[in-house]
Amino acid sequence: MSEKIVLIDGHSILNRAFYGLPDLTNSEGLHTNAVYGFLNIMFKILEEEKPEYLTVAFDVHAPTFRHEMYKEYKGTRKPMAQELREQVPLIKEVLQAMGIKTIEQAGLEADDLLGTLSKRSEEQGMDVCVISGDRDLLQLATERVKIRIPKTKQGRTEVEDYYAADVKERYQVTPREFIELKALMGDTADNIPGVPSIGEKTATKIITEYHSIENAREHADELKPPRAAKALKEHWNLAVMSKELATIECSADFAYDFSEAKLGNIYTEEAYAYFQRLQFKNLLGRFEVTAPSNSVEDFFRVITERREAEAVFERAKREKTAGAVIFKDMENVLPLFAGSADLGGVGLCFSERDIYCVRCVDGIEKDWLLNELSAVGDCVDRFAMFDLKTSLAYLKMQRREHCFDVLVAAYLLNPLNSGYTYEDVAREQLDIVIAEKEEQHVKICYEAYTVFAAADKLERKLSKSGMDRLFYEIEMPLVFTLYEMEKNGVKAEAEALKVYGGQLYGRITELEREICEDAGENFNINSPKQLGVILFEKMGIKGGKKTKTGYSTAADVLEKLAPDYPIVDKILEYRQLTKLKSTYADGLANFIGDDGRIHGKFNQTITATGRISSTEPNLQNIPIRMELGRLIRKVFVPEDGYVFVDADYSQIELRVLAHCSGDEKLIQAYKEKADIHRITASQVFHTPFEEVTSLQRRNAKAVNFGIVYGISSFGLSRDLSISKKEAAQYIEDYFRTYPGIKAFLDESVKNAKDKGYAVTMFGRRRPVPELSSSNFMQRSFGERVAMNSPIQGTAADIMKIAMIGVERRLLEEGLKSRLVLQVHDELLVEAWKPELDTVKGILKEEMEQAAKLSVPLEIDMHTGTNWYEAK
DNA sequence: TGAGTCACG
DNA sequence: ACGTACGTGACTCAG
Repeated sequence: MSEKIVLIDGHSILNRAFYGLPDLTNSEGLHTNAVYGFLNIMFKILEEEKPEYLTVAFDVHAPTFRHEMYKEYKGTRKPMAQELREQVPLIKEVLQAMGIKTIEQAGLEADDLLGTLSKRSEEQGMDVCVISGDRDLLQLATERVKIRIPKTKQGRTEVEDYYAADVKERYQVTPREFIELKALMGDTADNIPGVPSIGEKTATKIITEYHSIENAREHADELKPPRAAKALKEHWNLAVMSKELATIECSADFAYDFSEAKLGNIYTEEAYAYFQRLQFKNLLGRFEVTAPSNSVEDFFRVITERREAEAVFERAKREKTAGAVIFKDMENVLPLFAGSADLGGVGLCFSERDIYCVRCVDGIEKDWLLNELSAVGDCVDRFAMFDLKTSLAYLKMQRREHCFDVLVAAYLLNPLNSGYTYEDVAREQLDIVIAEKEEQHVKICYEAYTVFAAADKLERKLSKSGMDRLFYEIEMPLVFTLYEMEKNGVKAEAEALKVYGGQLYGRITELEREICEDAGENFNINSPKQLGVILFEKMGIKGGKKTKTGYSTAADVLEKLAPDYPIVDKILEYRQLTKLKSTYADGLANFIGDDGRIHGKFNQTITATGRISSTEPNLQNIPIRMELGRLIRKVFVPEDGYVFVDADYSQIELRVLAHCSGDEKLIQAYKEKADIHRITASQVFHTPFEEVTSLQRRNAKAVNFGIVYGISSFGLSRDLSISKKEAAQYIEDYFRTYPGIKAFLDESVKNAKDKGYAVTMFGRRRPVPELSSSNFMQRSFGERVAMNSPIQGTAADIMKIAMIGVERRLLEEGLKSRLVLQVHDELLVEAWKPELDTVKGILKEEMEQAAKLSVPLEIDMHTGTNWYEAK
């Protein structure tokens, strides 16, 4: 077997990666997507080829000879995007850290380096593999030189391989002739002009017949079409220049030592440090990680004896801080709220040298273990856990205020992260990597240590970023409130849900039959692809809007396009009904527990803005806008002896905006306690309050919404079905009426640009890396986010304060009434009938007094025997 | 697994 | 010229 060398076209692959991947940034704000994509492609190739040698070639930044030539021809190249430019030195550093040979040479393009190296390697008797995104390189292919062109298709990288024979098959010309082809047809991507009016087809025809442009010129008179002959003669100089541009130099003169390109271990410590800094989490797994420098593992202990366990807990109770982990028995899956069943044991850490995994075994009973852990929790000054809300089901602590949830802290510091694990926190805060394959007790000890040690670091970072009060006074208390809410759950009537589902089913089958009848064939209406074909091809509906995969069949599109097709109405009704059945009727039924209640999850560490999210099931998107869907709410009922009280904030986001902007007119409008959209319409359109038309009010309302979302004339025009120009006029009028709002929104964007993040009234941060993008669309998105986040986020903060207050009052006043749902600006309480008036008072006070704003916070409140009635 | 669609604030 | 309103989650299809 001969040796093999892989040669990579550095800029080309970096470029491919950059445009093929969404924008990624690390916590320093450094753009990393191109480097990430590059490495992924490189690893894939290395795994497949297993070469002995590797070299990455780059262009030198200074313009090279060929660029100069081109400049004369047609001005300068488009400048490289800033986000990509900053990644060029980065990839070089990373490659160097991995001990990978890189090469660049003034006066030579990467192509020439690759061509020359490819030839030299082949002469050395090696197999060669050239990696580039650029088809120009195909001219280098031989029987031993393989050109590999990676393509990112829907997130996956596929590679096209070309030996000489493959080039011939694909382009009908040899690799050498490929240059001739380029000389005629040109290549816009590579700035090769080619001969005008000769495209791929003509060029291929000419070259397959005459093999070179020179020969073609000699036989110019025989060329067909005659147009091509004429062009070739007239633009001969262009053809020659193009050929020169397209030709890769294979005998360039530069020093290169193969021994430097020999591949060693690329997973070096230095590279590891880079990967860590760039936050390439799933690449870190490639490194063989040994224990951290000052090995904490030396202090890991497994405890299976009762007396040892007692000693550990006694000592822990005298400590200031502790970190704990509750782990399940690996054999069993633990049901939610199943108490201590199937407990595997606990991890406990209360100093750098005291890290224990206490197993649940004979003599160390579950209940005892959890009691002891709870006691530790009550004794220490700071009790740290990861995802405390989930652990609370096992704990019986009396005190709350000293608890520290590492997950929540990590989330506050980076709310864009898509979900944290112990491993993430250990890596980010402590530079420790917990290997997947570790034995369970080692893993548990690592987790306990992580929780213990990361709490310190996170605490400092929270203070430093001004989020300590947000953390201690809002987020941590909220952990308990959300836990209570999940534990309470909400009662749902399975039988009624079944009946409702049955009714839907009848109508659905009817519609299904009619739709297929109208279409003239049976097809899957749920498949947007099949539906698109039926509507836009078979039935010939005009103006189909395209998506990536086909026609858009979204409701708003269909409504606009085909208002008078009966099949469209039926499809929309079908969609509505199947949605109601699958997601709500059937979906919710699956979540009703043995206690007749749905215990959904309320997630505190998901959203970018600080809102709560709801899953399994999502109880924050139960239908209400359409009557048929709204009926679902009748199955949500209080227990016997209870009633529902539903309280929702009245336009909390607009009130927050009024307060934060300090706009006199808007504040005044809210103080008048009248219909805000009507007031807005009256002021913006200079119409007396009583004479505001319903259209004017509707428009004003849309503008108010738009403002909160980070207004754009396009968005508003689409929402109101008016022209962009009209929408822009509305916005202008609005800002003239409320100049304070305009100033506030501008300031929000400026502030976010300066700092890199948007901030709420309570100091919550949301990073907005898009603001520094050179891409117009991304940057505009960043601007809207910068306007919206402080508003949405502050509203979320206020609601959290209210929830904590309500739950605290219910607890302190010893009431049986309980909080069951939160829907962003709405709370649902299941009130014990005798306590009804008290509960209403609590809701009103706690919600309206949650924050002191320059406008009143108002709520609407209703009671009912089900959620439908109470709303 | 991602895209499309649609439910909510 | 670019091409979108902000924030979520569940279900379905198709590769």
